[in-house]
Amino acid sequence: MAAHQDPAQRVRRPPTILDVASQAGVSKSTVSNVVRGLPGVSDATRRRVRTAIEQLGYRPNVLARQLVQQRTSILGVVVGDLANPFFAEMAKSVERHAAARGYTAMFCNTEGDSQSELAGVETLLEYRVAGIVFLAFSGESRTMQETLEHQVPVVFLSCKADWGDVVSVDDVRGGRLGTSHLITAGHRRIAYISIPELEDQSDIARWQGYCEALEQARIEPPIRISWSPPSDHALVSGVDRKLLEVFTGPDRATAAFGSNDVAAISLQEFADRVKLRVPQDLSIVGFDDVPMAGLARIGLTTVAQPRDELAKLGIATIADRIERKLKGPPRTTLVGVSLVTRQSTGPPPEGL
Amino acid sequence: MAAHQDPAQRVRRPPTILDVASQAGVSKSTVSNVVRGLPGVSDATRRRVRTAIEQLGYRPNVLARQLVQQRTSILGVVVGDLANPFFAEMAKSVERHAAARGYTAMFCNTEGDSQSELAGVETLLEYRVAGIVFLAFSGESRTMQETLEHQVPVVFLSCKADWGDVVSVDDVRGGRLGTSHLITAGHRRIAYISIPELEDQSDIARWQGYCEALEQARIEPPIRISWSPPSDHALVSGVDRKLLEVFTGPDRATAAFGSNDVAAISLQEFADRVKLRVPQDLSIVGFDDVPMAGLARIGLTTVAQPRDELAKLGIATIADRIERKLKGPPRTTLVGVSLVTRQSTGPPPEGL
DNA sequence: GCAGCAGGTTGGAACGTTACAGGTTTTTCG
DNA sequence: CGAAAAACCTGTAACGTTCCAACCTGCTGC
Repeated sequence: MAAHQDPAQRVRRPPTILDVASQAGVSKSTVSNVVRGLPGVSDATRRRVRTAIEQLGYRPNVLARQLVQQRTSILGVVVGDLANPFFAEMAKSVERHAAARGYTAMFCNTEGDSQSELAGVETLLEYRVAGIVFLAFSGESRTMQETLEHQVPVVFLSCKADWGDVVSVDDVRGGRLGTSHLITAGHRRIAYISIPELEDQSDIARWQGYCEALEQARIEPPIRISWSPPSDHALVSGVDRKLLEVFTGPDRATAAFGSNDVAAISLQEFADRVKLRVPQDLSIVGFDDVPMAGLARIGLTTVAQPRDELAKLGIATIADRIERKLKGPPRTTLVGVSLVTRQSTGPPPEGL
Repeated sequence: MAAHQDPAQRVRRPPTILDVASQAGVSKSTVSNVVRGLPGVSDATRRRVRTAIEQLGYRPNVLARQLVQQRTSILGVVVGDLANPFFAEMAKSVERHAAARGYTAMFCNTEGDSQSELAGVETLLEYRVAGIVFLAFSGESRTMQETLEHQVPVVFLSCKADWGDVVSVDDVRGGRLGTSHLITAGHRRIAYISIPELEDQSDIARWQGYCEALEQARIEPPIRISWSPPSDHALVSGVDRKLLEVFTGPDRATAAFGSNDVAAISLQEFADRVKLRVPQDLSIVGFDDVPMAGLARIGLTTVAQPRDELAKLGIATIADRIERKLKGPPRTTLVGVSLVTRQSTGPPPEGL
């Protein structure tokens, strides 16, 4: 009985171009020409081949194709943390724009660990990817540069390195923008907070912008906090001494600039748990403008990155490199940032 | 001068196994054996080959390898929407577990569109992926089944189809669990709300669980809302007539069960905008327990899926299929759900 | 009637690997 | 010491494509 055949098991080998050729009574070259839509095939033959393809359910083997062509259409994408909404959004955009240009994206999650970043890149290179898009870069610059330079085009998208093409927002400007907003509101003690796993060149640039803004306003000294928020929000270890001191101790900071929205939202969460009111007791500015930041309940003031534009430009850049349309030394493309004002910022408490 | 060389441009062809062979003075077979760590190579030779590899920076070409081996170690992953935190988390877990078993994940974002789902799968098949993991499945079951069956192992992870292996939570049970929680709290008018783009078999099962719970409590009739929340949270079109009517009209619903957390949180956002208090005026239960749900400001009561466990099981299942360790007809693995109670649920308003 | 040509078609050589059936050594052992 | 066994190494044939030079056919035009 048919029921005994266990159809889910049988895995038959896919037909090759040769199968199609013999079925259609032509040579493999002709089939290849038809598949690739090249001219120089009579309509009659073309039709014959097409039906043969249809009948057999032939699907070209990209691996074989790319082996002989000496180039793949795979784009490696190195992403810091897919679970971080900013990266998730970027990954999605990148995938879409890559697909639109005929590339297939291959993602590599690194957890901000330069070890697995290197391992991921190694894997991508074994697949002979056409190019690599970094959505996050730990900054192990020398090692990475050595393994990548001359190998494959690279673009740093919304992150930075001192080599390779860069497409990102002006982080320094963004840092200044967010910080000035707080200064203008009257804050004098403003902390800068970042997540160790995500501390990279971008972070440094934002920090620099922050420092510049402070300096311009003659505020000293900058306050830098490196904080790993507990992964399980539900369990913010109520008493995070360092944070408590900065935000409730004597001479406390009345505002914080988060190097990204996740940091900012985590801080907000911390504030909520220790009953610091935002923005009455503590103003918070983030960076990225992840979708969540716009929820009424979060209402995070933040420096927005035009994600889709970045992704589009990034893919365009690397595609042009791959296709040799873009030559010459590494290029840096900066796109504008904008401040989105929401409810997490306000004037400092009276007398501070 | 060196500065004129434009180093970013020169792309030299990577060395092949033959280059290594001649450099080390052995045959390519031996190099291959060394690379793959096979026995039967003397220590001296092994060392010689190793240094040659080192010197040349040789990296095996996976494409060529997989061409001759007739199988790849690429795992296709079809995901509904990378920007949805649930999928993002799952994608991350899947990638990790796949990597741990030696597979490389290739993602395909579908936007819940069965058209691009099919296109994505087509691409994956052209790459001769070893298997396909569906993290979302539109339900175009017949077409997909025809193109996939016999071709490649498939697992539906946290989603459903009537063929292929399934690893998911017991959605019906989850639906009942969430709904009962509301019934127990005293609610009698409970709406079920889902997002059209994500309506699949899982959604149907959850709906079924919801209906069962109502029936058991002798509550009639079920209320189903299909709602596309505006993508830009900031602009919830204040007057979404359908929602307004259901939740503020005569005989209004006092509670809602969201078929997933994104739906639930969007509804909460809607409630916030129209000044419905949660949970005093409206109780909300979600499904998934995305990280965001645990934020103090969101505090969403929700049916939790053990994401990492699901991913692990899913990858195990498909890996066993691929490696022929698992034979026989499609298997369904269900894992438990649990209710996480937070602040979005409470008793209904007096008199309702 | 035949050179020239264009359109259509083809076979073989790559691409970089692995699999495997041999071939050499070297070692073991009676 | 010689033969069998073990250990090591190699050459060749795949894998499924694309690329390209060569090969057919008719047909055109003189």
